[in-house]
Amino acid sequence: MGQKSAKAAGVETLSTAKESRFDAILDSAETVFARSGYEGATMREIAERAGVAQGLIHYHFKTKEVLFEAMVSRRSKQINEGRAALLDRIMEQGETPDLEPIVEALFRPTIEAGISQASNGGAFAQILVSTANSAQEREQLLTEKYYDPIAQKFISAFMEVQPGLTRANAVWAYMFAIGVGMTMMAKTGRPARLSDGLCNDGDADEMLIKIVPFICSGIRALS
Amino acid sequence: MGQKSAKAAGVETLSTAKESRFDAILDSAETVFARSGYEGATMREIAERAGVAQGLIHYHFKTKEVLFEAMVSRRSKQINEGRAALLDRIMEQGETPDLEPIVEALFRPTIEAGISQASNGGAFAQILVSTANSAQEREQLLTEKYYDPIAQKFISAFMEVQPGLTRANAVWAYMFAIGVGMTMMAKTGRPARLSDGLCNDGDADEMLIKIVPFICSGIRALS
DNA sequence: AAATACTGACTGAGTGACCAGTTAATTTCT
DNA sequence: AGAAATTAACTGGTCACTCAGTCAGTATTT
Repeated sequence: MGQKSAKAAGVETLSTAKESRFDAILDSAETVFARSGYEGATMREIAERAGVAQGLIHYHFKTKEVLFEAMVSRRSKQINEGRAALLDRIMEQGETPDLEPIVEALFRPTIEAGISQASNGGAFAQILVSTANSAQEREQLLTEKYYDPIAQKFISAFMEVQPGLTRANAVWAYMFAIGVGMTMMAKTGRPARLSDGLCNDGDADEMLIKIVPFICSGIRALS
Repeated sequence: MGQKSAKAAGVETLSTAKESRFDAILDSAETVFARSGYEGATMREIAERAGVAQGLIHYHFKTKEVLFEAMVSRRSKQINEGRAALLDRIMEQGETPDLEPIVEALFRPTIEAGISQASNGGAFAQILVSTANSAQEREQLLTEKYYDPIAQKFISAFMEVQPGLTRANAVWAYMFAIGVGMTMMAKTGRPARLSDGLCNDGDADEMLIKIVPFICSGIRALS
């Protein structure tokens, strides 16, 4: 999988660099899958939004399912490299690290992957949420393939800094942490509705300030 | 909305009572929507599983969207009546109640609505999860209509038993609690995978023992 | 010229919705 | 009470439309 030439070794690496149609399709897919879900999204709409003929998508990705996985693969690799880098830097210091920065390392790269692609309003985060919560096989296989390995790293980190935590409880802790994080990524607008505008799930930094202590305290309760 | 005759005042109120086709359609819809999502589900499959002609669904519910809402409405009313009853009983006692039973009241009726309908394996819980996390308008309107009112009750209860909790933090606490609960309802099988079978998200009681202390500790951290 | 990138018209398999007509239940009239 | 009229429940077939995927052919690059 992957593009054949990718404007090989081109001089243009600026943010203004005209991206390849290959990447334009993936960007468009991200937006459309996020808004409409896997079944609801249509190849036609993805093509239109990317400004290419529908046939080109099939030329590059063969099927809708392959396109979906390629889109997940691209962004999740970027995110999980960031998460692994942050976690490694935290864990390789001399003394036992705090829990807080570990939990923050869990979420920050996902948030930043969303806002750098400013236009699409955290589209991938929404795909992540529905993928992670799905009981369907396609989504579970993607979670297993792209997210279980990094999950194991965080679970081990939890156990390392919280010696009282059994492996089972560390796994529960990880799952609960992800569950809390979902409320930040889903962007449902519900917090604002329930609080008459006091809370805003659009501001990730505001949420992290609440989420990190909540989760860390929860994890310590399981230790 | 609602069935017209419903075997009026029939003698049979047993669990073996042959249900109406109207309810059979709603049951089938629950299963199919849970497995395939809104777009992925087809009226034909819902009809087949219910053992009725496809036209009958349109006769009773007019459109797919109306059917979906009717299905959500039926089950969510049942669940939220249970939640309100439990919460009221906790709050009307003399002294300040503990946080723990309140959090448990948040989840138990949902769990029990799932297992009583033994056959469908918590189908509605999965619909709940995807509805609550959706950024799509249809799902958000349903959440607002059927779940925001009871949410406000629990938010008030949080503030009542945790005097240090501001309204904003109580809303966050509610959102995070729901987020954690999702990991129990989604039935992804991921906990088992991540723990080599140590953890099992099929057993709701096992999960509640972990979830309740996690959430309560988290809420106290925001107080 | 050879390979790669790309187009746009096309296909067959569904899709939700619709409807004319049939059967079952309930109400009204005698 | 029993026939007639009315309404509700239900069926099977069909409609217009949309879907993912295909393909012959054209442009672009190497």
